[in-house]
Amino acid sequence: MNMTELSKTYAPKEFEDRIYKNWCDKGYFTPDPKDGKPAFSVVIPPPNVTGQLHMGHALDETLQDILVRYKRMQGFSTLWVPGTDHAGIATQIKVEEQLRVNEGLTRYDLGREKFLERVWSWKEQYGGRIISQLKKLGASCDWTRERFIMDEGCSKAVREVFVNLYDKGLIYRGNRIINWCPHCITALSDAEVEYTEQNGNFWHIKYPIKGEDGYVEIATTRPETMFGDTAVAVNPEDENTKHLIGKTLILPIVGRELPVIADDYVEIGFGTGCVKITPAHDPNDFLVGQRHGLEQIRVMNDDATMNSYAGKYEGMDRYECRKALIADLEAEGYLIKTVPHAHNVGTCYRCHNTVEPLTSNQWFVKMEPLAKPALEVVYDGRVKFEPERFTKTYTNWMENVHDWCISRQLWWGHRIPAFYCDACGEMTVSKTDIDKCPKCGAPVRQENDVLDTWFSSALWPFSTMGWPEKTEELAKYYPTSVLVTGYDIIFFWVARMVFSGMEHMGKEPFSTVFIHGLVRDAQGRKMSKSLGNGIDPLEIIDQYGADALRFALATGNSPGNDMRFSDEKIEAARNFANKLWNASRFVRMNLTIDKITLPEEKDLALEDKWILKKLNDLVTTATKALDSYEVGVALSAIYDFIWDIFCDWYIELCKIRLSDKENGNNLVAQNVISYVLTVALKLLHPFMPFITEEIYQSLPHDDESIMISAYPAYDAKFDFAADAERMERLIAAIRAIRARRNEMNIVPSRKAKVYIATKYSDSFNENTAVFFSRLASASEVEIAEGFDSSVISADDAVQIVTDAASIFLPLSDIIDVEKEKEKLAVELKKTEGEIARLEGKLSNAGFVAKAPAAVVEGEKEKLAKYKEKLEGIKQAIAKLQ
RNA sequence: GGAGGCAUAGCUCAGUUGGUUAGAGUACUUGCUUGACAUGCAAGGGGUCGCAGAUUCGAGUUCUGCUGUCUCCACCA
Repeated sequence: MNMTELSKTYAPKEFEDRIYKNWCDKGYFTPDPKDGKPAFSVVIPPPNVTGQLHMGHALDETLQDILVRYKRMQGFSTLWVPGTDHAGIATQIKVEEQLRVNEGLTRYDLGREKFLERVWSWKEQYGGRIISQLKKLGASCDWTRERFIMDEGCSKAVREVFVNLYDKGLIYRGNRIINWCPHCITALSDAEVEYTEQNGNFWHIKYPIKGEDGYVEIATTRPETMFGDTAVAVNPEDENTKHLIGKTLILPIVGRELPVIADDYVEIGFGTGCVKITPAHDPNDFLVGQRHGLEQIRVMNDDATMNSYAGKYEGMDRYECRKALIADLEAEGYLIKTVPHAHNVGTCYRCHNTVEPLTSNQWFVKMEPLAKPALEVVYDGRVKFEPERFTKTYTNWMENVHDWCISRQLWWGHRIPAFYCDACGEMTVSKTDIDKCPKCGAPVRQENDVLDTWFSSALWPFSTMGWPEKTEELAKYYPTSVLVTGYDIIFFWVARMVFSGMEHMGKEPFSTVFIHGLVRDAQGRKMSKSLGNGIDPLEIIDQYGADALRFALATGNSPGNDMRFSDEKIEAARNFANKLWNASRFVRMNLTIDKITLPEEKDLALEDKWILKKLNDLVTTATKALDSYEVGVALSAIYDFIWDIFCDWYIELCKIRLSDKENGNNLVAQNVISYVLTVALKLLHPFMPFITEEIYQSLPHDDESIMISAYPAYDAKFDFAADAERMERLIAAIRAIRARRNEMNIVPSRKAKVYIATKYSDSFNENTAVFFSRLASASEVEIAEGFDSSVISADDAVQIVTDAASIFLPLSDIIDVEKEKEKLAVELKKTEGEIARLEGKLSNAGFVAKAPAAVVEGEKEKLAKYKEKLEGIKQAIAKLQ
């Protein structure tokens, strides 16, 4: 294998695109369903085809790519299906907006067909944008299987599902109360309505009683709906209003007669006890109306202007009408009072205009039979949520789900495959287009409405794999392994995929739902267009590189929780990449080998065994964390290893052998350091694919690419526990010396002689003196057997006592004996404190009896160490007398 | 009204089944142009783990209550 050079500075722009292109060219992202390997599959939550990559996508794709790359390296047949969604309302609005701005036209000016042509050409022009942005991130999607939700295959699946559900009686058409967005001019599902608190009023209005002088007081927040009142209801148990039942009221202004009906929907004691019933404009009133056979009078047009039922207010906007009506009611003495009242108002999740509940002829999916298996599959754990708490979010919703309004009065989307015959009135639902009525042969016209965008998204896990055809993709990769998405679309999408998968495939669409939170700005605010606080991931990539972005998103991100994105975070990520780059460059420039062969155990130095043990532990930690979706935990363990263990210690320890090519151990060091670096790179690869590949290519390597190399596995032969422990002691001693020197402001250039008394003198091999001279600025090192300071002859020395060694630095010219005494006295006190604490613990009968033996043993060892240290300190103090 | 999250160093956050002297990044202080890296190295200060109880030999971690904060669902006109 060729070993490339590494450029002097870390410049991700120079290699990220090149590497990505190479991966694509080599076909690494495309699995073979016939490869005989176990499957791991993921479908991307399809971004809006006309959208732009934002931080939410970046997080979602990063997490998926981490899992996908990890599993691929572990030898799974790994498929990540990419694609885009048509996003009905959002896209249509965008194109309409463009049409309005550029040509001053509405979609009606163009007509359905011409308008759809425009949307398609917009899709052709901008649809690739989001895809190329995903590629910038490094997403290892199988682009040969890229899908668009309105392509032929997905559309076929949509029709198949629609007809199947219709034939089973699970899709029906009916005049029901739905949520209507007067701005988007379409029906919405319950899930598409967002409630926001708004300041409004309760208007108390007199409804005169027919044939009597009195009146009934009615309070309403939406007076303009009174034109649609068809009754007033009271609770039959309410003593205060019982007498009204059966009487007739006169609707103010309009003069129409309203019966007073009894219905226990009215809550006793709330408000006036009398409720106006407007079946065509309120979901509860709709139900009351059904129970009592009341007429539905719809008083608004599709754009929320008043219709002829509003009499002289006809043509006014709903709010204009409200204002005028209140003024008139007041003028005519019907208005009793106006009470300010904050209440929740439904708004459209796309345009945020107030939604109007009204009756309309729409298509619905009957949910109860579908919800049942979708609940069971979660109850019994076939579908698991990660983190677990989102299970409840899901089941609560599914247990209380209402029928799903799936028709939208839009043009952009999957047109409902229902055909009406005006001649005989027959309606035909068909998988293929028909032009003649199967009953009478007359021409038919297709339903104008299209399907809710989530209707087709719900089929994504199998429609993208070719269903309803029996494809080898479906056989191999369905159900998918994990779905990665934000908690904000559990209802919209996750829930609907589950019942769709159960209904049409007979199997859950995925076994795990891995939920992440939102990416917020540095102040913790939601990123939004209106606030203008969005951070563009592409700018971040441009400035810092995709790896840094991925690192910043993956680190410190715990499942299901929101996270903040800040300059600090991305800089820290870039610094880490830079650190790794430079460390690798150091390794690279010290290499003369062109193949890595791990030396035999007998040839390994103490520090080699130490790092191999640490690396082995890291493999275990990272694997365990990734298997339980603890992406952030895995990454921080890798980060700590690379920066603190590998760079700060191992590289420093290796410099001795590496800098001296004549040293017999030079090759051992070369092999171990490049081996350790390679394994670390592999562990890091799922998180930072580009930099790890670039470095991998510069080192001796067996695989063509790091991304198809095998993920490291725990190996018992690297459990050099005893040696690692000894090395740990050595490091502790060096650290202690550095700390003392630092404290005394002794610059590194001022070398000092080091005497060490230790009972672990066997830990100090031939390299030890060099370690100390390099890392502890020692001029000369003398090691004595034992922990007894009396074996050291040095006077006027700084004395450092660790739990493994007594160390002396003779620096007679700068030593202040009194200060040294104080210093030792503090140490003495601290150590005595620890001993007291441990002795207390160990003399506690309960602890000794009930704690696990290993814990008790550990505490005993600790106590012994502290006691030894205490002796050392006492001797040191004595020496200063 | 119902459900859930969060509360740990100045700031942003980790802390996996209860078990060393509670960690990281960043900020701060001090010293270092040590031949990979100043996007760096070394050292230091800084925490009664929101409050009150309970369980336990042992609680940041489990349970109960409370406070603050955020979110979701439902919605009474």
